[in-house]
Amino acid sequence: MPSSEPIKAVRGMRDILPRDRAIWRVAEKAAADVARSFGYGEIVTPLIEHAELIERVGEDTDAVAKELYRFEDRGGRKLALRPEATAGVVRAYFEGHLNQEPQPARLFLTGPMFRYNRPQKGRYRQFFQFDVEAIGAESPALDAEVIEVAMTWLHELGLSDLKLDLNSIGDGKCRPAYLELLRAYYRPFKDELHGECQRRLETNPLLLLDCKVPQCQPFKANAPRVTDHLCEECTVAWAAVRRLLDAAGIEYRHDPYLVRGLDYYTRTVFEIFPASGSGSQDALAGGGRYDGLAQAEGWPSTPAVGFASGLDRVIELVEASGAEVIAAPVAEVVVLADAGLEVAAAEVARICRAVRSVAVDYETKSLKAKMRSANKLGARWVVLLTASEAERRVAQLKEMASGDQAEVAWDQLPERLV
RNA sequence: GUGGCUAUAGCUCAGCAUGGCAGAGCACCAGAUUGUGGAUCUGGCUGUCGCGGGUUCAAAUCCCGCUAGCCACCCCA
Repeated sequence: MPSSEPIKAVRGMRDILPRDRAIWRVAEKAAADVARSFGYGEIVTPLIEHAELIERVGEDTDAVAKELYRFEDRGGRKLALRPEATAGVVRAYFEGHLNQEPQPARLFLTGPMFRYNRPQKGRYRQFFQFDVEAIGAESPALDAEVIEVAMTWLHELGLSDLKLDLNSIGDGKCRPAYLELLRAYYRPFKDELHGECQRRLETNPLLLLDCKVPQCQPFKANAPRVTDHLCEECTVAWAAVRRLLDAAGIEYRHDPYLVRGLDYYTRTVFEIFPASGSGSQDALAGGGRYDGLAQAEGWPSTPAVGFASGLDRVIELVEASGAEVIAAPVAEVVVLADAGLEVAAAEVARICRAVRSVAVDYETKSLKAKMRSANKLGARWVVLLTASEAERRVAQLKEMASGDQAEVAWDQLPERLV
């Protein structure tokens, strides 16, 4: 009887247990295989970064204000748990001198991210992302390429019923003029917008297009579209991305209301949704071009494009789609020995381990009970050992499926486990 | 961060309206079966009724607070 409440997992944190680990492994392996097949190399960056790195990237968004895990270490440094991968990957690109290698640097990463959000299904405070970045080149072909990486990965996992939304939000050259146009369009309706949007009108008008509050919807349809006001270079890039996606056989929908709220985003933005998901706002992957980010971090201005995808959500969808991932048995062989034969049992297990995964049942239970648990674990063979057999260095080898059993010398076990 | 629903055995849940002995199925353990798994039957174990307080002769049940989970919103750098 516990003397106090057992200590449970921290809110928003969860364990991935052995039986669930199989499908995670499939998803992670598919991610790595697809990324590598496009020439992307794996990078691992720290979970902890300077809080300032994240704050500069997120500026004064809600996300940074309310959702960042922020703390001080013993040396008084102000740090944060990474809420996304891009800021750290870009930092590592410069610190690791990848900018002096052939461009672009093609990088991918899978790992945990942290956001102090209210947990709900598919949303945890520690969650996992597959992140792909092409840094150091501005060709729109790379925009299309990272989209193709994302789509190929999701297809590999059996998610073929997908919807790709695409837009371009211009760059520092053409966007300021467009934003003025947008403000001019919205100003007459200012009083009819909801409070947050009234503020956005002056501070960040692009977000007006992204607003989901019902009262703000009627004004969207006639709002000027950013793709009608791109500069020469952005127009060319926008056309190139679409041409490349067409050629790759990737269908997309132009969503003129798909935007990003931060200044360093440029040109391409995209999001991938499950097509059958009742217009759900739960994106499986999202990304785009962020030519201004490196400079925002204090590095030389460097173009880049990438995407991030939440593994938790993708895996839930794969499971919901009914795909069966058969978990491998914990051990293919289980060694059952009478009490007092632990040394012999361990030695037999060591011999068998040359060819198969082996576990030893050290419980002091009846043989019947041990057989039952070996069966439940999915063992293909059991090796039974009595004192007199151990003395003679032989054992009973039983194949579970057929029930066949025979005496086998220890040395002969590996060749019988086939 | 806002609103709603929920929390009872290891798991899934009933019981709560109208306060009165803590329940079922599954799982687990054992036996039927003289050291040998699966099917069947029989029996058995398992409870801080999420936590804390209040009302009451009496609280799983009613009230308040907290915590956690789920759903929607929000957010998704």
